[in-house]
Amino acid sequence: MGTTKSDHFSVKQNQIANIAKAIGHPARVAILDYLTKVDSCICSDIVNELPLAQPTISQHLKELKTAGLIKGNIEGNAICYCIDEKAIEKIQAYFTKLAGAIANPKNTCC
Amino acid sequence: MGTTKSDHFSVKQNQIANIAKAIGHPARVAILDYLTKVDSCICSDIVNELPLAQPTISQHLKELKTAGLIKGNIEGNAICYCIDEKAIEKIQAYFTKLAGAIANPKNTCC
DNA sequence: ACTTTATATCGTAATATTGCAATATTAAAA
DNA sequence: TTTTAATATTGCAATATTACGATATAAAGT
Repeated sequence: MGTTKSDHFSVKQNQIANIAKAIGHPARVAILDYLTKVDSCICSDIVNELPLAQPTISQHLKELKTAGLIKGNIEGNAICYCIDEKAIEKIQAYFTKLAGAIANPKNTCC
Repeated sequence: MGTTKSDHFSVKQNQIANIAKAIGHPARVAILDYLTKVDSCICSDIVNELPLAQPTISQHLKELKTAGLIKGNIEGNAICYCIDEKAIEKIQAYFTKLAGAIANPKNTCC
């Protein structure tokens, strides 16, 4: 028990869940917000920007990267992180589908 | 430690994170998928549809409801669950914003 | 070579999540 | 009113997540 039964669900469902899970923490939302706001992605200015210790930020960045939401480029001894379009597009398409289903509701009970 | 420092982030960031977190499990994605697919929301047919025990489904439904992603209507001794537009719209708007930031990238490093 | 700067990894404590059996609740049906 | 059907709650074991200090790594500056 305690383990998510991911093998009982479709690949698509697991993909969406993984992306959503990565976004499912305020610190990671804050990182995404910061990356869209800032002109050059001055890497870990993020550490100075957020009220979390450097190892914690590093961990969150790793999770965002694993989920495909951001990508990093090595620049000298620093790393430049940017938002990656792939995962964003995938989950955006999912919500468009959901929103479409709401626009033409088949359910009449609620 | 181990507690999410939600008080260090904005209300908006916490809202987005909470919605995303609710979607961040394949069983809950499967429930949302099922609710958009089915004509009438025959409530917990979900229990028959998914490979999880009834208390587990009930728990997942509660989380989706708390996040505002679904709403339930009592119909006799059954409950009719449907997707709720509010949270979907909120998170969809968030992804549109992110996608827009990608379309006009300010970052040149990645 | 030594120091600084930027980032990652390890280890670990605190807490949260997942899943289910057992049990409770509530309303229809017999 | 007893039974059945649909759902919720409780309690608990297994596992996952969050956060951070300490430490490692790696490139740049001195």
